[in-house]
Amino acid sequence: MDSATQILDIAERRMRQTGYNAVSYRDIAAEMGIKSASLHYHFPKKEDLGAALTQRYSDNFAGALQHIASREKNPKNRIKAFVDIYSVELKQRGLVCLCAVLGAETEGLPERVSDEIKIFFDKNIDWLTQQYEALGKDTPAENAKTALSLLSGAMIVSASSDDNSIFDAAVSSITKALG
Amino acid sequence: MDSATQILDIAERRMRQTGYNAVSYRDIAAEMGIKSASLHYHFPKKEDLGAALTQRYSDNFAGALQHIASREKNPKNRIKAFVDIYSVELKQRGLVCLCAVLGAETEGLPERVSDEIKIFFDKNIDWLTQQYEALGKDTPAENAKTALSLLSGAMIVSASSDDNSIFDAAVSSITKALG
DNA sequence: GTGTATCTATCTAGTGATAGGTAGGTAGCA
DNA sequence: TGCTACCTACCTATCACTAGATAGATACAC
Repeated sequence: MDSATQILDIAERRMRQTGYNAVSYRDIAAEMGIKSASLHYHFPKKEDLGAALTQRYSDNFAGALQHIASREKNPKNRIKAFVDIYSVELKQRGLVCLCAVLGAETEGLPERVSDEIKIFFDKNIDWLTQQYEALGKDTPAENAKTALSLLSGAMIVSASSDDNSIFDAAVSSITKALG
Repeated sequence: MDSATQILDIAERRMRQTGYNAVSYRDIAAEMGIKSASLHYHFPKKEDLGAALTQRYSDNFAGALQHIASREKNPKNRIKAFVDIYSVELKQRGLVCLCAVLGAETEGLPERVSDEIKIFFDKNIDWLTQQYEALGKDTPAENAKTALSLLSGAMIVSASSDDNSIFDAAVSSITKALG
């Protein structure tokens, strides 16, 4: 596999577990079996790595949303598919959303990274708002903001409590509200 | 003011903005106008500071919940008062819940700290469950888990997006669901 | 009261470990 | 030949943390 991709993969997994500052070039390099200096060839500064990481994450997510929209025309099912993304990440991979984790430490991050996080949240809210609008809800933007906040928070509380029933409750709440 | 208290206050504010690892003894000491070595007199290891911090936060919160319960008998108003705590913290102090922030980086924290966070979430869910039960909801525990997740997530998304309308949507959602 | 011992909270000065980051070299490949 | 992707070797800054000294307050014995 491409080294840059491998670096991003390892960094992503680690940051989603421990946050931005707890992840070091040395740790990533050790896991790859190369020297930490070599990482700087691919990502000169940690800020570059952070920005590339959040950008890739955000792009992948946007792609997934586009894919859902083209595959599924029913807004209810679209929202369910949205929720499913989060479910699979948490339950099968044990990982919290990257932007939810980094969002918690926003004020300590390089601006390029925190800017990407903002954009991620914004894109998700926009997409969800469209679905709730198509569903005929009278406050689609509020529904969208609530759903995104709920999923983000539920991942964090659920993961840190090591109790999936918390995340399940959140999913069930969103699903029920769809009618 | 007592030095230990002052240290905890500064550490709390900073950790709620940037997370555990981004806060250093040097930063705290500099803000106090003393040397970082002096902090170790009060909290020998950073882990001790983290544990004392989360414990104090959790105790204060438990006290506030007890106060609400003794002052207000209506479960609907109790839940509203619960939500108000979070509102005031975010809107007037610009701060996210300490345990929500630290919960995001749980796997990178000393065990004593992550254990305290678990307990915090657990206590809050218990308290909320009692209120939803008194309200006659048929899934009080799920309601409680959802409300806590939603508030935690909304604080993070709202703060990192610098957009209070996200938190407002969450509050409105909880309030509406009370009937 | 005075002298003495103890306690508190800080200091200076330093430790070893680790952080991100750099310079310059090199093996292999197009 | 030049580019890619790594290396060795190093730098400086910062990290948490420690040892030992000290000034000032407090408590107690005489």
